[in-house]
Amino acid sequence: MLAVRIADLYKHSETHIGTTATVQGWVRTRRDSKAGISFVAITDGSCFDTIQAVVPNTLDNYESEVLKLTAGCSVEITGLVVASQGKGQSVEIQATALKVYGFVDDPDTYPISPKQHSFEYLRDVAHLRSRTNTFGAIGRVRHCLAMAVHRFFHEQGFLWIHTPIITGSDCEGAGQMFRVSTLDLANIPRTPDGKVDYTQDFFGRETNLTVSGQLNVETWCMALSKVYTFGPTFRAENSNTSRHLAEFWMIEPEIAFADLLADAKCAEELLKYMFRALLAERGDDMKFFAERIDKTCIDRLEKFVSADFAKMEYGDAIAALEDAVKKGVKFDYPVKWGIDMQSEHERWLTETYIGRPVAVMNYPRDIKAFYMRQNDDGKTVAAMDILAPGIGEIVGGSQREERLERLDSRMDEMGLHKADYWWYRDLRRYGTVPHAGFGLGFERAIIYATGMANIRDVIPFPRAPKTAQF
RNA sequence: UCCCCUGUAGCUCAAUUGGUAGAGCGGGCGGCUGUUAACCGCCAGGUUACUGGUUCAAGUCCAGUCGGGGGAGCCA
Repeated sequence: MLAVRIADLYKHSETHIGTTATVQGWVRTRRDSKAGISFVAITDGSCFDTIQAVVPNTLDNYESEVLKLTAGCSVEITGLVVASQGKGQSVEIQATALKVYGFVDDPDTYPISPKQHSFEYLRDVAHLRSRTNTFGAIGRVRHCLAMAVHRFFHEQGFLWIHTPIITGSDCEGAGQMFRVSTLDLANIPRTPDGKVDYTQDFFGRETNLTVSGQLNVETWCMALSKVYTFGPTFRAENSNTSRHLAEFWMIEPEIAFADLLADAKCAEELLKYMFRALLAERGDDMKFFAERIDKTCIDRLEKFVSADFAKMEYGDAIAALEDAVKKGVKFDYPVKWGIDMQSEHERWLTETYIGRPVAVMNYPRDIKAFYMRQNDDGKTVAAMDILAPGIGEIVGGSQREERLERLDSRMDEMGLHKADYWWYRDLRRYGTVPHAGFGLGFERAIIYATGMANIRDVIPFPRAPKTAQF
């Protein structure tokens, strides 16, 4: 008999009640009743809830196997689906057969007990933490949000471009990169002047893991108009915080013929689309997050999807901060036009001053990347950051500099070698158009949506400094 | 990388001014029960991260090492 997913059993319970069904999964709890039955709750990950099987002691393997079930055992249960006689669940299965696929070796030391574990501890047993309520929910939420991202862009006419993970350009400039090499570390080939001879390396040149798909995806934007990347991204920064990973997933749309406002609008619509999908499709998991992780998370998302985005000019943001200082708010770092805002400033803006996510636009050119479009005021570039309470920067984007002379002059000012960017510059030589894009950190969106405190707990296997087990 | 905090049973945590290690959960056995964070009784389980020091005495104080967490920087 084909097994039914527990989610389907609950979703279509009225059609299943009165029929015989088979479910397959892992035991969460077993409770015995001397009325001659045991209650076995099992989960298959298809939804938050477990299904309760009522197992009678008349089964052949009741003494030999059922009474030995502990958390984590894998089973297949067949029986009649009925409306539950007890409280706590709508339907249950009156088991007529229970097959054990695998017992838990030494239940005393099985790392996942039904009680509460700390997230720090669960990171040490990451191969098993997927069996907990929280990480099961995280897995379903990740999937829901990822599918929503693709649906949103597809419906808007964007094409998903698979930009490379290994990059040969040493000019991405968004942070420290991981080197990709097959050279023998114990015997590195050298050039006559003592440098590493990368011509002998696998690619015949120095290569790294990508820190952003942006430069590559811009080339496809200049042909397919509306494109995006969604894939893993790598930063070799020695960042040890609850908001940084060495390997994370990033969503980077690039829109031809778009300006900064259209860019911000796209980011707003994307985030709203994602969170609407989450509220609609994962009510069970969000209810759990609201009960156990962050009471305000559902309320926060509902407000987010129904309210217009707050927007403010960088200059106005600085003015608001300066005004706050005059009124007695204390910051560790001074505020004045031209600074790259510190975390404390961003947090105050989004958490205290605005009280929800805010898009800050048109930053001073001197603190932003070379490819951002220079504004007419000669002081700012068309950059925008979206700041969210509890996270800080969740989106960073800009309108790109499409004028070759302006791009070149900026690169000269910043001491960049134009030859290294030859193909990027070619885009400005051959049919250039205004365009804009942004980067959305997938895990940061999940943190915001669920209220989870640490980014290492919203990705299956976190990669961070000194952390690459599993 | 810097600053602060922290490391005790399989897990979550106690242990007063330094006085010789305890509870809940989980596990085993038994009792009770259409149970559901079940409940009740009994049992097992510890080189208090590691190394050294101070002291009559160290889980507790000091130094170092390693691990973890929070904050900062970098950013998504």
